[in-house]
Amino acid sequence: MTSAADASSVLVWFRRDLRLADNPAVHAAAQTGRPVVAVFVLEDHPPSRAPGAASLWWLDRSLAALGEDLAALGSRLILRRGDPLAILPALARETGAELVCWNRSFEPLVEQRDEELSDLLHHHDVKVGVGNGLLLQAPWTVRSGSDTPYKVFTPYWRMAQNQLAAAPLRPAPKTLRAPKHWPDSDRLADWELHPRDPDWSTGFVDWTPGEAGAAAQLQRFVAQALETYAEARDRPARDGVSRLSPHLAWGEVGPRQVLAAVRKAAQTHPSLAEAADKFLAEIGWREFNYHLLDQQPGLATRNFRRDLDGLDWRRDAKRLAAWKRGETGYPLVDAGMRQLWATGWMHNRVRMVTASFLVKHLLIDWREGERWFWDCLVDADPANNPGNWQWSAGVGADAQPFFRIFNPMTQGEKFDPDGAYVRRWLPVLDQLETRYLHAPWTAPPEALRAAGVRLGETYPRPIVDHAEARARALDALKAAKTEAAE
DNA sequence: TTTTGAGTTGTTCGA
DNA sequence: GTCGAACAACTCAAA
Repeated sequence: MTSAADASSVLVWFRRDLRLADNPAVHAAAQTGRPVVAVFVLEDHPPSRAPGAASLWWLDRSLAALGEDLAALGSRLILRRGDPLAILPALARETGAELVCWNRSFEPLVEQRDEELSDLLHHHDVKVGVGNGLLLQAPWTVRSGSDTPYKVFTPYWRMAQNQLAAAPLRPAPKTLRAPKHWPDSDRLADWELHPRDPDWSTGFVDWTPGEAGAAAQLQRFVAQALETYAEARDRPARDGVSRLSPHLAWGEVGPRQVLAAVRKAAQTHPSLAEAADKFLAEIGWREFNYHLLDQQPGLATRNFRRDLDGLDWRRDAKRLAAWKRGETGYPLVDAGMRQLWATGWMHNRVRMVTASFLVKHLLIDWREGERWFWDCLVDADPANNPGNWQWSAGVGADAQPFFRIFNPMTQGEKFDPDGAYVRRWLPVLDQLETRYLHAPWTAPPEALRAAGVRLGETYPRPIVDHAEARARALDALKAAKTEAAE
């Protein structure tokens, strides 16, 4: 026997929140006790920016995983392609849904569109339930004493942590009621998110996209790597970081879950407290970058510090291409760029070095680098990617002192002392003595010969001289500041 | 309103 | 090889 109310269902619109546990939208929908229809919309013309190619590779796997997880609950993931403003109202009508749930994106342009969608649904007498599964706190709820948004990380994070309410995690639903009739769904394979001709993703191997993979990664990190995180996190050859970034970027795990797991470990083992704080500060930077994006919707295209708009960037297609391909002649830079290309990810320490090199050594506009990372990273995040690039370029909020220019040789010797990272991504240098590894052009001819390295043939000579490039960058920054002051 | 202390991740140079 | 200071000045946030 079915009542009239039973006929109506609830839509859950998945976006960058591809998980069932601690997902406010899923939880709210399941709580109604009504049939749930889960949908993901591949947007042809998103209001902000479309995911890059590597992110789409991840999305492909993650959607497959979510589909399986839903199937295990007797449910399905409906796939549609097009404009959510058209698709969701139509789907609501088709399924008799009186409620549509989703989680906020916190991208200003997406928020605008979502409000339009809200209005549209209300107009059709469909209710809307909007939750926050993306961040610990909505960006605008963290305010300074003078009721302004923060521009400096440390006071921001102090305040954010202070006012953070402890709310229990929402468990994943154990079952989901199925509707009488399932709406049509695209086939995931037809979206062709996986690259072919050529398939450049063959090196994307160390990943398990999906909620289960994210949970396993979190558990592994907390149990095994947190203890040594403070030191090991700067060593790109080691497995010392969480590698949670793509899981977070697609919402396969949420920051509240990460926070809970890390805090629990630190409570059980007080010796982990310091490492826990250090790691959670990275979660804090993610929050802070959304806080910045909220202040500056054009974070990916406009300098946060407008006084540096006069920076005299070089248009240098040749050197930009060399940077992208990992052919700058500086091994740590090249190793990083090749790791990025091969695996869709780069260690954070090396991200800083490669970003600094593009911006400072080559004086190429940070937006070029930001776009390349956006396309190549499986963890490309609408707030983190531009926020971190602006920080590296020294044009962001809370900018580093402008004289802080990374020396790729020194960074290599410090953080890849045995050269394991460089050897792994630049096999051509594998046999070179460690003392020359981070600056092959300083190696005597016989050392190069013994290692089978021919500079300019098997491995490039440096495309710029470090000392000259450094001086040029300092001059350019000084000039921009002088210009701004006038 | 004014003052004060501080600001993710570094490099270079000279003693 | 190691160590400390200089590198600039400014803006932010809180008292």
